[in-house]
Amino acid sequence: MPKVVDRQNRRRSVAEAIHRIAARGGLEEVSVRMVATEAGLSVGAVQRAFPTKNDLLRFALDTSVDEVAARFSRIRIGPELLTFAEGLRAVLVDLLPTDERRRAQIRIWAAYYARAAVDPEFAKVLADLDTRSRANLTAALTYARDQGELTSGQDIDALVELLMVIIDGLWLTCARLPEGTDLSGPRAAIDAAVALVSAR
Amino acid sequence: MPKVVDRQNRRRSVAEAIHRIAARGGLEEVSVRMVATEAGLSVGAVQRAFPTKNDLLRFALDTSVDEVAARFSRIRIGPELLTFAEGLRAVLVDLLPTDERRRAQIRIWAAYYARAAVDPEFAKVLADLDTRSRANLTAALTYARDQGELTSGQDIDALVELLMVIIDGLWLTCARLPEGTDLSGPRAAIDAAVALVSAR
DNA sequence: TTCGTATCGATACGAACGTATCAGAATCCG
DNA sequence: CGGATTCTGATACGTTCGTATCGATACGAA
Repeated sequence: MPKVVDRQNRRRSVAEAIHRIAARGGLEEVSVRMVATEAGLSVGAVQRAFPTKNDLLRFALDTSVDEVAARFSRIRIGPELLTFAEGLRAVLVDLLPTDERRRAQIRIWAAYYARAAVDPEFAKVLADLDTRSRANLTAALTYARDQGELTSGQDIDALVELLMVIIDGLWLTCARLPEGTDLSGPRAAIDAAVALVSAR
Repeated sequence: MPKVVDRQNRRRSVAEAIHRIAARGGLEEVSVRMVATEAGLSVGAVQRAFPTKNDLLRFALDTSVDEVAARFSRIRIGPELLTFAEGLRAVLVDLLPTDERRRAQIRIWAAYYARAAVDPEFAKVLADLDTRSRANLTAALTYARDQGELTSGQDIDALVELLMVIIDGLWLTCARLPEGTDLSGPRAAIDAAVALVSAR
């Protein structure tokens, strides 16, 4: 009977507006009014899509997590696919702010992590992503060990933890690089990490 | 002639108040009023110590950077001191949130990094710290190589970059651990990092 | 077409923010 | 001890925030 809007699309476009704002000035600059303007909507329209601001941020976080998870899962190692070393390098290189979208995402993630440090609800979302990442890394490392691609004498679980640390550290290190800085530093770190973990 | 207060002490105690607040609820919860209440001062007193809020946050950041730099510089490797492996482990273990002060500091740093991602002024402070850290790590790694303590065939500059990444990654990984989580994961990561970098 | 209802945009509201102001209290020097 | 001056704390101001409200609008079913 009544007018009906595509709620899902509405929410998606609002989430993108949030990310554009957050990429410019951090999560602190994200206000309902700003989001509405950025998305070309009225405040009321945004309010109907997301009753509270917390819903707004939660959805934006979920969206971002999904995007990163999807990017990761596209990189597959295995027979006739990538070797472990190639896959690890691909995952790490994919984190680098090589384009504007990635640069924006890194800024946003820095904000999310800061919030997760004091907001259990946000922490839980990231913890879930961690669980998935850990599982993926464990599988990859097990495969690598079976293929003899791994530096011997290392505990796989410990290596997984180290790789988690390196992944987080890599994008965080990039987060505070001034725009336009060349990425040779982070690239060297990736080289060193791959070299140390892979069999010589 | 006039009344005089110990400005330096005043500023220091205000900075500590900021850190207590930020440790609880992030940098977003730091307002001039809150800081005044937390420090047991009036708004006016805080305003005299720090004309604007930006001055407030800048000072708190500088204070925190100094504290971390001081902690680092207390760990010294060399003859009759620590071996490289011991020193590296000590530096990394020192980052873990093993007490309330460190836990608070990690939360605050997450907030600072998020801000640095969108605020060049903050980014510069952290970049300066990076420069110092890189120099220290380069010296340590050079010493380690000369002592034969280093995994051979690795470029020192690349290893420095990797260690920078690991350092950032380590505390960031800890930042989103729920309070009370045991630190066996991060500790395993430290073990793996030390084992991989040090000579076998 | 028309009626019911979901959507809309504008506006209102109270709270909190950073900052400015200013009369009085507190302090040190001559 | 008195007066010059800095410090103090309360209060005010103008914004901006998240959220609530509400008539107008637009659309699908009858």
